[in-house]
Amino acid sequence: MDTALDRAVRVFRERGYHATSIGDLTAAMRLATGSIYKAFRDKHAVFLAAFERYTARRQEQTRSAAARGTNGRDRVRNLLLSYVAQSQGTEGRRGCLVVGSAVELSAVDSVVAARVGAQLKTNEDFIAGLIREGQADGSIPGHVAADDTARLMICITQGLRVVGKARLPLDGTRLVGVAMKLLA
Amino acid sequence: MDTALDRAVRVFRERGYHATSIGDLTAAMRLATGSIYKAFRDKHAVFLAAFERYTARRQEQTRSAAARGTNGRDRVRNLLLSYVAQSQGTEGRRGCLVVGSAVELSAVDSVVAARVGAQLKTNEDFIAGLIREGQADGSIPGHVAADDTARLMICITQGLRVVGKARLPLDGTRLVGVAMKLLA
DNA sequence: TTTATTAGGAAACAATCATTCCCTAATAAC
DNA sequence: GTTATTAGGGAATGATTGTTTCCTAATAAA
Repeated sequence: MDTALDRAVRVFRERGYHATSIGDLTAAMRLATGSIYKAFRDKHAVFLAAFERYTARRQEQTRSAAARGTNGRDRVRNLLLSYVAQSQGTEGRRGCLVVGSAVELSAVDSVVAARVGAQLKTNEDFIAGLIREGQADGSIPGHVAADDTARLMICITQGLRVVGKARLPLDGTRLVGVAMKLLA
Repeated sequence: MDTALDRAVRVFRERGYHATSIGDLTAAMRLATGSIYKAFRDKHAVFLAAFERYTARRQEQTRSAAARGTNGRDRVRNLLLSYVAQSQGTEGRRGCLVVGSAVELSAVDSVVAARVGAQLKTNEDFIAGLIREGQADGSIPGHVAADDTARLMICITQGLRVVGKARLPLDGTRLVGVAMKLLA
């Protein structure tokens, strides 16, 4: 069932919520219509489960990318580099369920809106924490405004997903090189 | 007809493409079904016309915001401030048609994908031009990489629309204050 | 072995979708 | 004044949507 949900994640990422029909889901999840409705109340419940699975996995990836750094500054850099990599090529074209949900659903679906907002807040807090770590270990100047900088970096990461979905090429080294000025 | 198209823009911004039915369009545009299909070949054509109208108007607003600056640096600052303002509150919740199209359609609709890409490129070139102006008038250091910085700023502006649609509050002065470090 | 219980699949369902068709007024041409 | 031509409106149409129902096969319980 978890592998079926992974396949649902993929379809929702590529097509979004409304453009994904139950037929698309049966084909992708390799489950018949009745089986899907036996496992989930309706299409919306499938989406919510897929969303949760996606964010859990992404959070894992993001944190392990950050963990590869040796100090606060390096951890932020690695996090940003990981986001650029995720926003590019095949993976980038596949899209991000969080930005997809924010754009397509958060205006009309308060349940999804709440989860999107919570996810963004979690990521923002994580980045702010990394910045404070950097200030503690001396790799980031103390005058950097951690919260404001974290919020701007969230905008950068979400914007990367939009631009990546639009197929614009993204040079990780150069882009992140520029972005690191925010920690000066 | 132009005022009807403005109303179509509003609906598409709020609901996106797939979630907007012809019924929604007739209600919003105050035109009967037959009238819409007499003016446009199909729903897709209505969307394309709305997209074009939206980008034209937005481009106007962005350029006039930038024009209020007295040098390159100030023009970039005003452009960013204008983007934050557009991404906030009622207007922000309404959403951006470029971001919406990139996320919802560019993977499956090559016509829309091309227009989205062109629009992003136009905006990026405009910002890069402002940076070069600033370097010429001395308000921006010559060592700033104009193209890379412009691309990152595009990510910021698109990300602002995503975050604004998710209802996170955006403090323009503080956010842009941090972002201006990219021109240091 | 027999009986329950369950997972899964396919057809049937009503509702909604985009689209087409035809009708009515109103304006333009002659 | 009469006739074309056009803009606009609304009902009808076929396809597709999400959902429900029923059936089958397999496993677990007795």
